[in-house]
Amino acid sequence: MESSNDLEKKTHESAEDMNSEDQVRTSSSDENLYKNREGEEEEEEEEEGFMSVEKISRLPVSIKFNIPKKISTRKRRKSEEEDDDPNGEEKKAKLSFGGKVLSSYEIEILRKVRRRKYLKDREKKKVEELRDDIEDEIMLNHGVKLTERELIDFRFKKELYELLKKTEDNDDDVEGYRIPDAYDREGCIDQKKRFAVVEQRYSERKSGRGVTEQEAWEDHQAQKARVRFGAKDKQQVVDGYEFVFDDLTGLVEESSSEVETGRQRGCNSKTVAEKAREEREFLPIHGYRDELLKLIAKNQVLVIVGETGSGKTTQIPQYLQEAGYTKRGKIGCTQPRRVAAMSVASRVAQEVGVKLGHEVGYSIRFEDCTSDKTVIKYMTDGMLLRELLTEPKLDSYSVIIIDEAHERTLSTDILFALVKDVAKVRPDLRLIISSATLEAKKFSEYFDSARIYLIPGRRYPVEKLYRRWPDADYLETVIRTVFQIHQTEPIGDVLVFLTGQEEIERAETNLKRRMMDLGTKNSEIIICPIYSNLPTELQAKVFEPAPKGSRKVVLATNIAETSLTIEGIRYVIDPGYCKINSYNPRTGMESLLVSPISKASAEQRAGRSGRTGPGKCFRLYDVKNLEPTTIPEIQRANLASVVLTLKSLGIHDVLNFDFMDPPPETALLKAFELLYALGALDGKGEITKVGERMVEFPVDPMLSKMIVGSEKYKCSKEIITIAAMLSVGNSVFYRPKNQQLLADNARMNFYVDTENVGDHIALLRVYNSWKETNYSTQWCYENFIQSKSMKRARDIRDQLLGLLNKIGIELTSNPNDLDAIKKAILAGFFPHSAKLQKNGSYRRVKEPQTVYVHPNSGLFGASPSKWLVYHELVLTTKEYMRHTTEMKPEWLIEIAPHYYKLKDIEDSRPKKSQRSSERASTSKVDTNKKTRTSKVDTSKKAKR
DNA sequence: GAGCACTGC
Repeated sequence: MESSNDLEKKTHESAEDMNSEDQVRTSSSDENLYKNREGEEEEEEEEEGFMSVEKISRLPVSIKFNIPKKISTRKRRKSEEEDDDPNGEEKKAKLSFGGKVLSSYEIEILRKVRRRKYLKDREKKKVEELRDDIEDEIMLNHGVKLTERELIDFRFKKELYELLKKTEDNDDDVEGYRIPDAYDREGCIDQKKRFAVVEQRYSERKSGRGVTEQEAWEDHQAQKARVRFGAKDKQQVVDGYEFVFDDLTGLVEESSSEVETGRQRGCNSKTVAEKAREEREFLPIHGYRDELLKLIAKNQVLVIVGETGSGKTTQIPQYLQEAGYTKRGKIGCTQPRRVAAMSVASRVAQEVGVKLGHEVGYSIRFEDCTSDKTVIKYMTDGMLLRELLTEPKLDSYSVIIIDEAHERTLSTDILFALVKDVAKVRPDLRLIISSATLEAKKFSEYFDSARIYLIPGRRYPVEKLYRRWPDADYLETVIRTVFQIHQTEPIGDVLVFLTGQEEIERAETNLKRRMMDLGTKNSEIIICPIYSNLPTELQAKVFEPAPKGSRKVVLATNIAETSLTIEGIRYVIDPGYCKINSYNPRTGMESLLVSPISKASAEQRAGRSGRTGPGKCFRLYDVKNLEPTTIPEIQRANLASVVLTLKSLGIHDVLNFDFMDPPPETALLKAFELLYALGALDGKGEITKVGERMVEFPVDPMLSKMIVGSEKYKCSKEIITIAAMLSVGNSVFYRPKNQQLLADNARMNFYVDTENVGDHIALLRVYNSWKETNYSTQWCYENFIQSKSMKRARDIRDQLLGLLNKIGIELTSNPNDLDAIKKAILAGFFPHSAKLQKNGSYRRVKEPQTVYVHPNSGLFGASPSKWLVYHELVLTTKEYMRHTTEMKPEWLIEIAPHYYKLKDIEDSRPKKSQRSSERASTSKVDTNKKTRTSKVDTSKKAKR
């Protein structure tokens, strides 16, 4: 704590600061400041009145944010000038109305009126959207037999629409909407007013009723029921149709034009299509078209460095199509993310002027939107990899474009080597690798010195400021920086990169507390957290533009780095960390570690501020200390499924496979060992019949072995459900902070009735109960289950079901024989066995390693079972087994006699005679070696 | 008594 003396001194200093503007400005001699790389721009920075974080942090809170008085008034004026209100109407309204200058109270009223209008309009839009959806479905599903579920969905939509239509006449009720009393009363406006906007969006909706958590939940679930297209949170009026794109969509770097991607809606989109076609000519890539085509004709492999906003992803396939490449075969373009594949395809379909799924289509898991006519096909990289399994030479393609190659996903890395190989046997095939600047040279070298071609992008300059020394508590620095930006920088939203949910929540509380402390002297800050596990309806808030006069502060995980784009960001605060998952092949354990980001990531994050105008990036680190690129996934992943895939493609020498960055040998060997143990590979390392069946399932090899193994135990129906549930990970149970006890009770309900229900069986029960309620979201809500995850599990299960059929495994059900189900689980997971030790911890049977039951498991704290099978190991604060089920040791011998020998399990129930002989023999052995091994040895002797 | 970033088939 600071002494009052110190405080006084600092206050004094700060008073001086206030008087001398030079002091307030950035002082270039202070080395703890954010620094600008380019010295000359520091001048400009001073103009902006940028003040050092240090300086602000030294000041007592009450004064801290009052200091830049001159600046703040100047800034405020400046920011008003910069308001992007085209007609200046808002400004006029703020200052005068009918010649009368408005008070802040009157402005507040005006704001409310506008809000009402907005809500009313929004409802109208949503209803129209629903109508469009129904029309689309009628058109798309014409003559198609719908499944029962689809039919129910469709009827629900139709009913909803008719209901809404009916009430539309009485819509004037909207006028009855009111702001919660607490915020409306005079006298307490000051404090409340600041949160009014925030509260409104949280708690009110069209009808003016408060939205209960339940309603929000249901709304969220209903939203998820349909896929929507579009790139950004923008809307557009076309022929009386209003399209609202507010889904959580992926970034379409290339759609830098004003027209946003949209689903084609019959003939009404003609103008959109025409406009879209015109826009093409304004993209930076347009001028390079002919040169690019010439190069592609001449070079089989081309590395393209297309900067953000160049238009490469949407344009190159069209150029190729125009040049006649599609006569020989399709043009395939891979994307690392589903939404990207979908939205780019939709955009291109619009530009070409065809219906999505006809000449232009996309293919992603669970959704194939292509037809025989499709010549331009966007897809996820994993999808192309799957296609390679059935079409090893990619005969139906004339060009393959691997987009965003620098992201180095597991699939792209494998694709590199495979397409490189295919290109050798197919001279007519063209390969285009699109990458970021940093890795272009590496790609070129890998593809035998392929030509590199640069297409400039279109984006705004980003000013990068940095701190020379990292902070011990960067969260505190982040918060100070947020307020510093808020105080001294012109209008524009702030994006903060944090590592995870917990950190985001902490930052949110701290920011709010600090805001309270500061009182009303600043305009409002709206805090929007975003991370992938956040329910969708809460995620949507991030895309709503901040009301005039306020500033949005987005607290995001890495999700905002590539997966989604938020409009209006002008400032990025980047502490320089993220969580990276790594797999230790030696222990078979996964761990999520907070690590420094790479230079490439740092650039990507900084670029997030320069999408709609010049931006600023505040780095809490020095970029020169970073590694150039992130370690590619292939070097830190469990490779079992990679090896199996390669083997099934007929690649014998996986160890010397032409990886761009070879994975560690131990990881490959571990994968081999496992696959051999599972029976997927034989002694020579060749793929077996079992392996061939396993590779059909798009799941981890242990899971696919479990499925294949279920045939024997007549419980394939139960097993695919368990496999699907395990595949969605640990996001099935939902545990809100304020209802943890209730949530835990709800979860434990799935463990009762029978003894020793493990986590696997519990997951099965969850799914079946959900199914019994006809996939009710209400039921999910009541039982603290995430319906998002359940729907995903249903999709995966449906897919597995289809594959079961394909490889000829009969669908059999054996719901009451838990032993059979457990045995089937063991058929895939027998290497994951653990035995209870005296101190309550567990020990892996085949590896000398102590592990624990995960606290989220239903077995945690229960009377311990002697033998467990677990799904995976994670290293957090301890070595935990996640998803565990009790089993019998003799099953290990029964199911995997090649893997377990009697001695592995024998000391499970030491008999009297054994114990005595043990004692006898151990006494003979060196006393230092009184280990388990000696025990095991002796017990074996005893058996003999 | 923990705590999961983000993708993908």
